[in-house]
Amino acid sequence: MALDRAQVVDAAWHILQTYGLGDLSMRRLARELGVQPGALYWHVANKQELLAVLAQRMVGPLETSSIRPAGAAGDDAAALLLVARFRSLVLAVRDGADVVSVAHALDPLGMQPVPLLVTALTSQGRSPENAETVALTLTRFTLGSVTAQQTRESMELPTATMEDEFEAGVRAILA
Amino acid sequence: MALDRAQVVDAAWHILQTYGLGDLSMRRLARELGVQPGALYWHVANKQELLAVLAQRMVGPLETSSIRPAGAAGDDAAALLLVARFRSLVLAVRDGADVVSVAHALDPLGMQPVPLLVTALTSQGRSPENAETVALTLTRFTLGSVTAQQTRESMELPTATMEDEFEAGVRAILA
DNA sequence: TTCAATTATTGAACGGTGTTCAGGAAAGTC
DNA sequence: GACTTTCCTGAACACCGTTCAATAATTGAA
Repeated sequence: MALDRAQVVDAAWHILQTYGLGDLSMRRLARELGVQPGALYWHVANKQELLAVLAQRMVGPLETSSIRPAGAAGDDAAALLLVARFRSLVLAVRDGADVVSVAHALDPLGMQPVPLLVTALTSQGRSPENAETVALTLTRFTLGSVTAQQTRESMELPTATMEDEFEAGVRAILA
Repeated sequence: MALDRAQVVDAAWHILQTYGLGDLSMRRLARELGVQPGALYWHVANKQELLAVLAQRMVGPLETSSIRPAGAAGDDAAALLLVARFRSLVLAVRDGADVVSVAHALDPLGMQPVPLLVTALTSQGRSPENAETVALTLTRFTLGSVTAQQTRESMELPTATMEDEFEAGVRAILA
């Protein structure tokens, strides 16, 4: 039964989730799949492409979000919720921020959560330009913040206060 | 003439600055110094320590900054200036954001520009807690933003609009 | 059912990586 | 001159991403 691109991605996902980016090597991945390393390159162009796919999988659940239709103009509840969910998705995967950062840099306006944020913010009365700026600011702040937290986690340092710092930061940006 | 810790750091700095983090390997560094790789470990515990030292060198110039004493309370000119200088220092070194992020995660409140920002913000009438929050938010946003830009640069993608996006983000956070 | 074409994998190699460590120089001290 | 501390070599260990000829497995057509 031939190997499959989906299986490769699934196995990579599992390693990333369980052991982190440092353990996600093409060789380790091949071993996990009972195959020689070279075989992976039939299904995937290179490691970077693989990471991009993983990033998309991480933030994918955002799109099936039940975006509560409205609220008063100027009410940023939808944006707050989106950012919070984005953060928790990225935070839930080891080294998630490192992986997503690459994908975000590759396509800043196309990669989630940016388009969803732009929609939410414009529908609250912001201009398209302002919505875009704020969406990018929120996304990059979140990635910077999660990077800091996950780096600390990987060093087994405490991360207790970071949740509050994060929320305060988001509110400051939206204000 | 025996090798010296300072020489090791200087050579590492030069490689980082000129060729980027990807080219900064212990072996390459040793070659540059005309020495065997193992010799480096007499002067430096490991690569991570070396990177932390480089991060400090990157943001060091901030401290010798002429911090303009005041301005009206609520005038964030000093903070704006600090963040802009921080960004440009990090941006000026290849993969600077990657390097500084590690150091920031290790010691968020101790690493520049955070302490300087806190000083600037409290002296403008903000509470210590608010100053700390805003300082961390600004720093992490900046690192996230520079990471995105430098990742794009390393892929030879355009980064034209990022400067404006950055300034708008900073103003939003300070508002 | 056989044969050709396509798809998928192996095995081996290329040129790297961080780090450790026994042993041997060199330099400094008494 | 002997002894100690400082510094470095040489070699090894266990990995890494990627390429590519050769080969195996599978599929579709005759």
